[in-house]
Amino acid sequence: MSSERPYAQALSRLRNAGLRPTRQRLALCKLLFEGGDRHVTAEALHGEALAAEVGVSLATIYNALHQFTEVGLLREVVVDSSRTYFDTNTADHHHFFMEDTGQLIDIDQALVKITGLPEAPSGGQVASVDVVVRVRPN
Amino acid sequence: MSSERPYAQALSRLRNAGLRPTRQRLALCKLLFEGGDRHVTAEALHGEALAAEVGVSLATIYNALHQFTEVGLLREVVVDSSRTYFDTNTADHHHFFMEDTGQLIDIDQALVKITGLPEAPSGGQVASVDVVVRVRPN
DNA sequence: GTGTTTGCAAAGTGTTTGCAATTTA
DNA sequence: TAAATTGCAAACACTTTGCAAACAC
Repeated sequence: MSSERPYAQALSRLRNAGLRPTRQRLALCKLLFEGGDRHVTAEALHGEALAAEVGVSLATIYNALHQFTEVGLLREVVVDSSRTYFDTNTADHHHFFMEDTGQLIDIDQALVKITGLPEAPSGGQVASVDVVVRVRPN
Repeated sequence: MSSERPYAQALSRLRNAGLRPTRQRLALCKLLFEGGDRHVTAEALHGEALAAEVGVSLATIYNALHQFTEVGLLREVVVDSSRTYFDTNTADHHHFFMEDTGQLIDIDQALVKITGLPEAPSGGQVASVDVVVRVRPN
């Protein structure tokens, strides 16, 4: 089972992506991709790395998150104008956004049907259709 | 017709909202609500105000945009993690977001049908369902 | 007059960058 | 050893805040 070999898994994930498997990137890969889908901010991942006794600077976290996004290991989610979220689920899908906690929850895109969207303005093509359901406590 | 009396219109808009009609707020109201729906950033509105020879500080622009939002004259739109957009169309609707120019275009919500969304997680209620169609040039 | 609003300048937040030291291949 | 990567500290862009002066009622 893939979840039993986190190191080898992280290594090949990086190799396949064409990124050098440095100590920092390997550690971040393990944190990000062990165990199901995750939504992280740079600060949160930095905190986890420190807690896991992995020396990584915040600058490197930002570098890694962006590189991972470029090579398709992560996906950026825009839900809050003050922080950037990165999602380990790169498949097409939507989100619940908990306004009180800042937590994100995936919504399987296959469940949702959207009809009636106008065509993209001429000269442009649709890059993505993002649905964010904002939820507040009641 | 309402568009012929910008000053009186701005005045009553502020009065109805319970905001004191100061010189700055009146001027911003006129800029924002004269002529159809608009999407502005704080910086952009500041630029317009200066161009219109209206002395307004950026701090006041931010104050006003937030106050207008609180009283329901504006609506915040989250599409870009680096800037905050405010929309003069407070009705329920969606957006095209032009990734190259940062421009927003309204999509009438009545045209669009979304089905299959799961219920809000228990303990929460749906505050809004926001659809952003990201468009890039081709 | 009295409470509200403004505007400056300073502080804050999340993020990016330049560059020397370190690490990978 | 050559090229890529890291990490610090400084720089950044956008936004917020404290507080005295100006303003609305």
